[in-house]
Amino acid sequence: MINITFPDGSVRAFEKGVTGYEIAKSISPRLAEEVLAVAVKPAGDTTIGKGQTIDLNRPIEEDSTIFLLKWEDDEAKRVFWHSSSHLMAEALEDLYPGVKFGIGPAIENGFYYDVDLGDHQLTDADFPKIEKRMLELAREKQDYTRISVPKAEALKHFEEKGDQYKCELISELEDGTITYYTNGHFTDLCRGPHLRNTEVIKAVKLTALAGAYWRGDETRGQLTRIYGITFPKKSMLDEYLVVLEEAKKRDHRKLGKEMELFTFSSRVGMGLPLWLPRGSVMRFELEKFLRRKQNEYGYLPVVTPHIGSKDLYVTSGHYAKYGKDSFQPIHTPQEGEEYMLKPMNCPHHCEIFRSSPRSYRDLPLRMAEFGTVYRYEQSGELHGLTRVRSFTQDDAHMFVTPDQLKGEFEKVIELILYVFKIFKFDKYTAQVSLRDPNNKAKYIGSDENWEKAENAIIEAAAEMGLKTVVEYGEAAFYGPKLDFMVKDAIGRKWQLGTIQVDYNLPERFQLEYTAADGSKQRPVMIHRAPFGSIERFTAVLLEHTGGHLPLWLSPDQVKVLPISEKYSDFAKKVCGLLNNSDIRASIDDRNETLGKRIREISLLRVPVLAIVGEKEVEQGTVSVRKEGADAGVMKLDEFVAWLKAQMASELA
RNA sequence: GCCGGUGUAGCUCAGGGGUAGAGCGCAUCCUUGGUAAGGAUGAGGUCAUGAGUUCAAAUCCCAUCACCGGCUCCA
Repeated sequence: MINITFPDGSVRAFEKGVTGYEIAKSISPRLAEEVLAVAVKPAGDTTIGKGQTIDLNRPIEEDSTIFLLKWEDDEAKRVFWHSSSHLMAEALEDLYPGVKFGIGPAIENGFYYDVDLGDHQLTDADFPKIEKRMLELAREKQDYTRISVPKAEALKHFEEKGDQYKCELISELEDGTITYYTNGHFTDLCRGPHLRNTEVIKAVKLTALAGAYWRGDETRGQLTRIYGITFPKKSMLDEYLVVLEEAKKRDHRKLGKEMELFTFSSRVGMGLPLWLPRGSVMRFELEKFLRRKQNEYGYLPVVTPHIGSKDLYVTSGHYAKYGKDSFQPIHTPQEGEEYMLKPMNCPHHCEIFRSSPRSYRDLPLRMAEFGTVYRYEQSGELHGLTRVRSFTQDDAHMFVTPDQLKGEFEKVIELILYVFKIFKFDKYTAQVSLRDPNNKAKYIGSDENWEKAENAIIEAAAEMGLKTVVEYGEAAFYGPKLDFMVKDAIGRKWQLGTIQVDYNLPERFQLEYTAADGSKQRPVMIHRAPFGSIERFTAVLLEHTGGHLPLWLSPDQVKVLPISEKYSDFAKKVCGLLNNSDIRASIDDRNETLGKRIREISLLRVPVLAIVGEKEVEQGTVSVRKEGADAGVMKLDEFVAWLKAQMASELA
């Protein structure tokens, strides 16, 4: 007998070799139906997390803590989708005999399989056929069965099948670790885990088709990647499709056009956004918001040019790293003179630091600049405002003594969390990005400094009570980072703010300050950008809010609507009063019905409408509508006070 | 940068080897309105660009450019 501990701490004895499915069944048949996989942790293992996810019908041989995983658990979804990719593979093998398979993992929303269909050109017109076959196979209730195979046998099997991709994968595996999973007539090299059988897959949707390099290597051949998603209930698929539709409606490129915020022109150049008047108003408000907060935190404003001498970037090390892939140097009439569009602001700020002798009393020295930078992103990478070639960082650099590093870092975390709170990004995670310990040559700077920087980040994040995940190999080439990811209103993840510790630039620029004992010391630098960039933040904010920006940020805050032109004069008076109170208001007295004007203005996402007609003129009031809902009738001064109060509460 | 797709009016899109289409928007007029589309009339297009096939190309072929979906990349 073995002891099985449940998440609630209760312990029950089972036969050695019991399976997760049998345990679930012993609790309730209903649970056995719903459970998709089981996570197992050996007794006494006190690490965080649920342990290893395994098949429901794998025997459990020792005392363990187990978690029965249902659809609601991410681990279970992964198993579900991974099994679905095998199901799709089986359907593909039926429909396209001779198809060869690359890899077919679960992803965040669904799964894909990379396949080589030989000469056959797949289009999305083929999807219904494949979906139908998948559902047919699923209904056959095929078991997913697992067996171990010796390496030689596995190689032989896939060689005979002519599947060179699988052979390549197998050749890199160690003998004794190779397992097959079989569902129906389809057998795949796979580590698992998988569902018990295909029956639970009730709804199937293939979502996209794309080319993908074999193993992500562009020198290798390209496979066809088929994306799909499956659900245990038909209704869940329908809900998912609704979310997809919603995401399309929220696409910031579409909203940017509808709300007249920004545009692009191929004549100006790809990836170079043009901010329209309304977008610019919004952008200036964003900057004002952050400037005000940064003043509180003791930041000092600086302004630096959009270009810098090539030597500046040779000194910083960026030229060696990115020179080839940047906008190329600008030549001047002067022979040999070269300038570059600035791809980042830090080198300029380092030179500001050097502009006068610094004392430890000057530190921390915090320089802030909304600095526009230019990066030659690969053409295929450009996407709306989220990836552009000219963008403005809400940049700042702190020059601190080693002792101040952690405290200053914590203050930056505090500022970033404040920003998230104001914009209602309530769900966020922080990622600590460290060096790839196996490839230190990719990075510049001494081991000692890297370790100091990495520890400072980890400690500061811990002291601020941040929930973090650690990623190795994700650091910038000059230092480790703390990146913030937010989840938007419909559950998509975006990377926003970033904080980076840098021991490298101060060294390259020979920055120093005079310490209390009169010695010369090297400051440490912190790079940080709560928005990341104004462009990217705007994009994420639009998608998060669906374009319904907070009142303080809306380009047009109030639209005054006279019911007929008889009341235009009064409307002008209202509008003037609002403008005098620093409220962005304008009149819409076009020759259209009230209903039509309300509709159009609402589509432009103007948050507040003030309607004036005969009653309002007589009583000196406005009839207020906010975000589609009646907000009552107000005296003019009440209205102004009400608007101010709304904004104050948004910014509190 | 790579693979695939798309490119028709300001916007969203239909069409398609032989007078260029719709809805919305825009202009003018009628209408003067009470909380998400009042009516009429009209203007607006080198069908992305360039070369080719053809009696004839917006339509077919090729190239280029831009955009879209992925991949790779992201200081």
